[in-house]
Amino acid sequence: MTATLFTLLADPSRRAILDRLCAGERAAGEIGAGLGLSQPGVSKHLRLLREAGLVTVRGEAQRRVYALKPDALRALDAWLEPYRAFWAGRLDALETHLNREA
Amino acid sequence: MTATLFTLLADPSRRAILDRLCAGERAAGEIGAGLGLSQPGVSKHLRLLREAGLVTVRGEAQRRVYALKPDALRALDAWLEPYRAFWAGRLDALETHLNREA
DNA sequence: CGGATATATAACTGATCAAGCAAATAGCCA
DNA sequence: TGGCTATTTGCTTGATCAGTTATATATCCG
Repeated sequence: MTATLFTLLADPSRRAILDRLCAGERAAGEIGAGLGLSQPGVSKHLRLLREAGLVTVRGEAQRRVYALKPDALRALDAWLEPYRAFWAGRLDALETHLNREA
Repeated sequence: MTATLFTLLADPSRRAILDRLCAGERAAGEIGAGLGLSQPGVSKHLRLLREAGLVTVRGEAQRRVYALKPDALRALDAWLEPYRAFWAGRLDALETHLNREA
Protein backbone atom coordinates (compact mmCIF):
# COMPACT_ATOMS: atom_id res chain seq x y z
CA MET A 1 0.00 0.00 0.00
CA THR A 2 2.81 2.34 0.86
CA ALA A 3 4.54 1.48 -2.35
CA THR A 4 7.26 3.97 -3.07
CA LEU A 5 8.18 5.05 -6.55
CA PHE A 6 11.32 2.93 -6.54
CA THR A 7 9.62 -0.27 -5.47
CA LEU A 8 7.01 0.29 -8.15
CA LEU A 9 9.62 0.57 -10.85
CA ALA A 10 11.44 -2.46 -9.53
CA ASP A 11 8.96 -4.72 -11.27
CA PRO A 12 9.68 -5.46 -14.96
CA SER A 13 6.02 -5.91 -15.83
CA ARG A 14 5.19 -2.46 -14.51
CA ARG A 15 8.06 -0.91 -16.43
CA ALA A 16 6.82 -2.68 -19.54
CA ILE A 17 3.38 -1.23 -18.97
CA LEU A 18 4.75 2.27 -18.58
CA ASP A 19 6.88 1.85 -21.65
CA ARG A 20 3.87 0.71 -23.61
CA LEU A 21 1.86 3.70 -22.44
CA CYS A 22 4.54 5.97 -23.83
CA ALA A 23 3.04 5.31 -27.23
CA GLY A 24 -0.31 6.68 -26.13
CA GLU A 25 -3.31 5.69 -24.07
CA ARG A 26 -4.45 2.11 -24.16
CA ALA A 27 -7.24 0.00 -22.75
CA ALA A 28 -6.32 -2.49 -20.07
CA GLY A 29 -6.72 -5.41 -22.42
CA GLU A 30 -4.41 -3.92 -25.02
CA ILE A 31 -1.81 -3.24 -22.39
CA GLY A 32 -1.74 -6.81 -21.21
CA ALA A 33 -1.58 -8.33 -24.69
CA GLY A 34 1.81 -9.84 -25.31
CA LEU A 35 3.05 -9.21 -21.82
CA GLY A 36 2.97 -12.89 -20.93
CA LEU A 37 0.82 -12.11 -17.94
CA SER A 38 -2.69 -13.00 -16.92
CA GLN A 39 -5.34 -10.36 -17.30
CA PRO A 40 -5.99 -9.99 -13.56
CA GLY A 41 -2.27 -9.63 -13.08
CA VAL A 42 -2.18 -6.67 -15.43
CA SER A 43 -5.14 -5.14 -13.67
CA LYS A 44 -3.40 -5.34 -10.33
CA HIS A 45 -0.28 -3.67 -11.64
CA LEU A 46 -2.41 -0.95 -13.19
CA ARG A 47 -4.06 -0.40 -9.86
CA LEU A 48 -0.72 0.17 -8.17
CA LEU A 49 0.46 2.49 -10.91
CA ARG A 50 -2.77 4.41 -10.64
CA GLU A 51 -2.55 4.72 -6.86
CA ALA A 52 0.97 6.05 -7.27
CA GLY A 53 -0.27 8.65 -9.72
CA LEU A 54 1.80 7.32 -12.59
CA VAL A 55 -1.20 6.67 -14.80
CA THR A 56 -4.73 7.94 -15.10
CA VAL A 57 -7.87 6.04 -15.98
CA ARG A 58 -10.82 7.02 -18.08
CA GLY A 59 -13.86 4.85 -18.46
CA GLU A 60 -15.01 4.27 -21.99
CA ALA A 61 -17.96 1.91 -22.13
CA GLN A 62 -16.84 -1.38 -20.64
CA ARG A 63 -13.23 -0.58 -21.24
CA ARG A 64 -10.88 1.27 -18.95
CA VAL A 65 -8.46 3.42 -20.88
CA TYR A 66 -5.16 4.13 -19.18
CA ALA A 67 -2.85 7.00 -19.98
CA LEU A 68 0.63 7.86 -18.84
CA LYS A 69 0.95 10.63 -16.29
CA PRO A 70 4.67 10.96 -15.94
CA ASP A 71 4.67 13.85 -13.52
CA ALA A 72 5.33 11.46 -10.68
CA LEU A 73 8.54 10.44 -12.39
CA ARG A 74 9.89 13.90 -11.81
CA ALA A 75 10.64 12.73 -8.30
CA LEU A 76 12.96 10.13 -9.77
CA ASP A 77 14.57 12.75 -11.93
CA ALA A 78 15.08 14.91 -8.87
CA TRP A 79 16.57 12.00 -6.92
CA LEU A 80 18.97 11.42 -9.75
CA GLU A 81 20.10 15.01 -9.84
CA PRO A 82 23.06 14.86 -7.43
CA TYR A 83 24.39 11.76 -9.15
CA ARG A 84 23.96 13.27 -12.57
CA ALA A 85 25.93 16.22 -11.36
CA PHE A 86 28.52 13.74 -10.13
CA TRP A 87 29.21 12.11 -13.44
CA ALA A 88 28.86 15.32 -15.37
CA GLY A 89 31.53 16.98 -13.29
CA ARG A 90 29.15 19.74 -12.29
CA LEU A 91 30.24 19.85 -8.69
CA ASP A 92 28.28 22.98 -7.93
CA ALA A 93 24.97 21.14 -7.99
CA LEU A 94 26.45 18.38 -5.89
CA GLU A 95 27.47 20.84 -3.24
CA THR A 96 24.04 22.35 -2.96
CA HIS A 97 22.77 18.84 -2.35
CA LEU A 98 25.31 18.28 0.38
CA ASN A 99 24.56 21.57 2.05
CA ARG A 100 20.90 20.72 2.17
CA GLU A 101 21.49 17.88 4.58
CA ALA A 102 23.85 19.75 6.90
CA MET B 1 22.45 -12.26 -8.05
CA THR B 2 20.79 -10.95 -11.16
CA ALA B 3 19.79 -7.84 -9.31
CA THR B 4 18.79 -5.18 -11.76
CA LEU B 5 19.45 -1.53 -11.18
CA PHE B 6 15.83 -0.87 -10.28
CA THR B 7 15.56 -3.62 -7.70
CA LEU B 8 18.78 -2.37 -6.14
CA LEU B 9 17.43 1.13 -5.77
CA ALA B 10 14.17 -0.16 -4.40
CA ASP B 11 15.74 -0.61 -0.99
CA PRO B 12 15.85 2.49 1.24
CA SER B 13 19.01 1.39 3.04
CA ARG B 14 20.88 1.12 -0.23
CA ARG B 15 19.68 4.53 -1.34
CA ALA B 16 20.82 5.93 1.99
CA ILE B 17 24.23 4.38 1.44
CA LEU B 18 24.52 5.89 -2.01
CA ASP B 19 23.39 9.24 -0.71
CA ARG B 20 26.00 9.09 2.01
CA LEU B 21 28.71 8.25 -0.49
CA CYS B 22 27.83 11.40 -2.41
CA ALA B 23 29.79 13.28 0.22
CA GLY B 24 32.91 11.31 -0.57
CA GLU B 25 34.45 7.92 0.04
CA ARG B 26 33.84 6.26 3.36
CA ALA B 27 34.88 3.11 5.17
CA ALA B 28 32.21 0.47 5.61
CA GLY B 29 31.91 1.21 9.31
CA GLU B 30 31.35 4.91 8.74
CA ILE B 31 28.71 4.14 6.17
CA GLY B 32 26.75 1.94 8.51
CA ALA B 33 26.91 4.33 11.44
CA GLY B 34 23.52 5.84 12.12
CA LEU B 35 21.75 3.76 9.54
CA GLY B 36 19.96 1.70 12.16
CA LEU B 37 21.29 -1.45 10.60
CA SER B 38 23.55 -4.24 11.74
CA GLN B 39 27.12 -4.38 10.46
CA PRO B 40 26.60 -7.52 8.39
CA GLY B 41 23.52 -5.96 6.92
CA VAL B 42 25.51 -3.01 5.66
CA SER B 43 28.17 -5.33 4.33
CA LYS B 44 25.64 -7.27 2.31
CA HIS B 45 24.18 -4.13 0.78
CA LEU B 46 27.65 -2.93 -0.09
CA ARG B 47 28.35 -6.22 -1.77
CA LEU B 48 25.30 -5.87 -3.97
CA LEU B 49 26.10 -2.29 -4.83
CA ARG B 50 29.63 -3.33 -5.69
CA GLU B 51 28.50 -6.22 -7.87
CA ALA B 52 26.22 -3.83 -9.72
CA GLY B 53 29.13 -1.47 -10.32
CA LEU B 54 27.58 1.36 -8.35
CA VAL B 55 30.47 1.59 -5.91
CA THR B 56 34.13 0.68 -5.86
CA VAL B 57 36.19 -0.68 -3.01
CA ARG B 58 39.73 0.04 -1.99
CA GLY B 59 41.45 -1.80 0.82
CA GLU B 60 43.17 0.39 3.37
CA ALA B 61 44.67 -1.67 6.16
CA GLN B 62 41.79 -3.49 7.85
CA ARG B 63 39.27 -1.08 6.49
CA ARG B 64 37.46 -1.24 3.20
CA VAL B 65 36.91 2.18 1.73
CA TYR B 66 33.94 2.52 -0.58
CA ALA B 67 33.50 5.22 -3.19
CA LEU B 68 30.60 6.16 -5.39
CA LYS B 69 30.84 5.17 -9.04
CA PRO B 70 27.72 6.69 -10.46
CA ASP B 71 28.34 5.67 -14.06
CA ALA B 72 25.90 2.81 -13.65
CA LEU B 73 23.20 5.31 -12.83
CA ARG B 74 23.44 6.64 -16.35
CA ALA B 75 21.31 3.66 -17.30
CA LEU B 76 18.58 5.02 -15.08
CA ASP B 77 18.99 8.42 -16.62
CA ALA B 78 18.67 6.85 -20.05
CA TRP B 79 15.57 4.91 -19.02
CA LEU B 80 14.04 8.12 -17.78
CA GLU B 81 14.72 9.92 -21.02
CA PRO B 82 11.49 9.19 -22.90
CA TYR B 83 9.42 10.15 -19.85
CA ARG B 84 11.41 13.29 -19.30
CA ALA B 85 10.73 14.17 -22.86
CA PHE B 86 7.08 13.49 -22.16
CA TRP B 87 6.66 16.00 -19.39
CA ALA B 88 8.98 18.50 -20.99
CA GLY B 89 6.90 18.53 -24.12
CA ARG B 90 9.88 17.59 -26.24
CA LEU B 91 8.04 15.13 -28.37
CA ASP B 92 10.90 14.70 -30.76
CA ALA B 93 12.90 12.64 -28.29
CA LEU B 94 9.82 10.63 -27.48
CA GLU B 95 9.38 9.71 -31.09
CA THR B 96 12.92 8.49 -31.48
CA HIS B 97 12.22 6.22 -28.55
CA LEU B 98 9.08 4.89 -30.14
CA ASN B 99 10.79 4.30 -33.45
CA ARG B 100 13.47 2.27 -31.75
CA GLU B 101 11.06 -0.44 -30.79
CA ALA B 102 9.33 -0.68 -34.15
C1' DC C 1 52.43 -15.61 18.05
C1' DG C 2 48.21 -13.51 20.45
C1' DG C 3 44.95 -9.95 20.80
C1' DA C 4 42.37 -6.26 18.86
C1' DT C 5 39.94 -3.99 15.13
C1' DA C 6 37.40 -4.01 10.79
C1' DT C 7 34.81 -6.32 7.53
C1' DA C 8 32.86 -10.28 5.17
C1' DT C 9 30.25 -14.78 4.81
C1' DA C 10 26.97 -18.46 6.40
C1' DA C 11 22.69 -20.14 7.97
C1' DC C 12 18.10 -18.96 9.36
C1' DT C 13 13.72 -16.48 9.84
C1' DG C 14 9.93 -13.43 8.82
C1' DA C 15 7.63 -10.37 5.91
C1' DT C 16 6.54 -8.88 1.42
C1' DC C 17 4.63 -9.59 -3.06
C1' DA C 18 3.82 -11.28 -7.73
C1' DA C 19 1.22 -14.65 -9.91
C1' DG C 20 -2.63 -17.71 -10.65
C1' DC C 21 -7.64 -19.15 -10.38
C1' DA C 22 -12.21 -18.12 -9.21
C1' DA C 23 -15.77 -14.91 -8.47
C1' DA C 24 -17.76 -10.26 -8.52
C1' DT C 25 -18.77 -5.78 -10.77
C1' DA C 26 -19.70 -2.67 -14.72
C1' DG C 27 -21.46 -1.33 -19.11
C1' DC C 28 -23.46 -2.59 -23.59
C1' DC C 29 -27.04 -4.79 -26.68
C1' DA C 30 -30.82 -8.06 -27.95
C1' DT D 1 -34.32 -9.14 -18.24
C1' DG D 2 -30.52 -12.04 -19.85
C1' DG D 3 -26.37 -12.67 -22.09
C1' DC D 4 -21.94 -10.82 -23.49
C1' DT D 5 -17.51 -8.38 -23.06
C1' DA D 6 -14.15 -5.96 -20.29
C1' DT D 7 -12.10 -5.32 -16.00
C1' DT D 8 -11.56 -5.55 -11.13
C1' DT D 9 -11.31 -7.87 -6.60
C1' DG D 10 -10.61 -11.94 -3.23
C1' DC D 11 -8.08 -15.69 -1.89
C1' DT D 12 -4.14 -18.64 -1.74
C1' DT D 13 0.47 -20.11 -2.79
C1' DG D 14 5.44 -19.83 -3.83
C1' DA D 15 9.51 -17.32 -4.24
C1' DT D 16 12.38 -13.55 -3.08
C1' DC D 17 14.92 -10.92 0.15
C1' DA D 18 16.14 -7.85 4.05
C1' DG D 19 17.47 -8.46 8.57
C1' DT D 20 19.53 -11.03 12.52
C1' DT D 21 23.09 -13.90 15.13
C1' DA D 22 27.12 -16.43 14.88
C1' DT D 23 31.32 -17.40 12.65
C1' DA D 24 35.20 -16.64 9.50
C1' DT D 25 38.75 -13.78 7.17
C1' DA D 26 42.03 -10.00 7.04
C1' DT D 27 45.24 -6.61 8.80
C1' DC D 28 47.59 -4.24 12.27
C1' DC D 29 50.39 -3.97 16.76
C1' DG D 30 52.45 -5.64 21.16
